Amino acid sequence: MVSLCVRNPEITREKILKQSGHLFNTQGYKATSISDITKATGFTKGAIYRHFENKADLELETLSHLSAQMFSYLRVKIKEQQTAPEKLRAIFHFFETYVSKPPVKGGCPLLNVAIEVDDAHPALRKRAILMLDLFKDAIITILNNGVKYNQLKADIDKEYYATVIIASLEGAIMMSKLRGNDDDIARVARHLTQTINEIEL
Amino acid sequence: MVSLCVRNPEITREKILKQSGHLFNTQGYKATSISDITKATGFTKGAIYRHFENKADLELETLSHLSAQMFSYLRVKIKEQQTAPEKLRAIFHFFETYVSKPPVKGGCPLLNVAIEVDDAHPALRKRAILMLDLFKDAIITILNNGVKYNQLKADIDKEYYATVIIASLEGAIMMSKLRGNDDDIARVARHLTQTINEIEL
DNA sequence: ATTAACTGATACCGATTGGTATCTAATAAA
DNA sequence: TTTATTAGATACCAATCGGTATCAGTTAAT
Repeated sequence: MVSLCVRNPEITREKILKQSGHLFNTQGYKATSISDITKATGFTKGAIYRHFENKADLELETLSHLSAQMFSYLRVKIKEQQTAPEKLRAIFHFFETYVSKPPVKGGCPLLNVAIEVDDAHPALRKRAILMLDLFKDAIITILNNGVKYNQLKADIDKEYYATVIIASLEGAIMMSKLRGNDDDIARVARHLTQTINEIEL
Repeated sequence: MVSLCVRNPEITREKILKQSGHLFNTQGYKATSISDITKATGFTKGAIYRHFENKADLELETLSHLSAQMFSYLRVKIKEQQTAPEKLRAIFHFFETYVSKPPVKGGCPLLNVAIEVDDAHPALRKRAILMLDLFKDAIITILNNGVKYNQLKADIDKEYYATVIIASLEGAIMMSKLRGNDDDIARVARHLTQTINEIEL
């Protein structure tokens, strides 16, 4: 039975993940202490270490949480459009206001974790690669369907375009976030739109 | 007079900057402790704090050192070529083996510092923006000369191309570094070459 | 109502953090 | 050679780190 009481372990866990997501994505994983999370959530260490084995485990779970959140937002924008070129342009548009109106604070979780992890964090790195694969596969699926339904040229290198799209967007997020405005990402979105127009039928 | 003795403050300072550069660029600025630097250099805290006011000062000086190093490498590759399109393609080629044969370990110092800094590090952020400006200006200068000497189309938006180039390369570095090979950056270099070919005269 | 399980708070641990005061020894200037 | 200055080592500081043992209070099952 669903309880109405104050004490709800699922809500507690969700609260911790939400605040950890914010802190990890803005300050960094290693730079965020458990104490930071206790301050943000109002919970104590005892509560946090009951729901998560250790900090590394919390980092992993938080990244998955952030990833699910991002792709949930993106999936909506993609499904709103009918054709492959429109779906791709919707993705570019989604990122166009990423800095001024960020879906999650602190920039792109994929970019942030990819820069922070090194060989000392194999588990977190593995999950970051999984997140990149997920993004890439989503774009390749759109491209495949575009070819299938005669919306895109048939002889295109899908992996090539997926890589160029992701790299441009992520690099642009870095630049725009550093400068504090959407200008750079707008230019890149314009370029990607142009690139897709060239293979549109 | 130049001394031959063991004790040389300039060499000491240079050693500290070199090792700090390596550590900051691989582990991150905040994640690298002064003790890490003492272990890497063989010097003690006393020595480090004699040459640098505090950790924030060391971070600033180290970023400048890394920046100078990067642009020094890049400048050589640019000056080797005669025309603007060739110079640009030399830049792409320089980044093509960035992950397998990195000029500085830990990836791109600009990308790394841009992701790590937030509003809590205004000084370091300012210097990161300066580094981005330097990179962008270098590309714009090449584009301007290309137009001037009739190597590139006259009506091109230079800021647009500079932004697209930097964003693509930096995003590609992120991807390639995450996966541990040069594949992604090679695809992006191919795309940028194609993009430049289209405006070449 | 009693019991058992679980949630989350408290208080603590050793290790490490950035930073400093002090001291010795090496150097340059006289 | 004497003196003054500086480079770098040593030893320490309070604060914070991730993590844990323990315990009180809440909950659900009996």
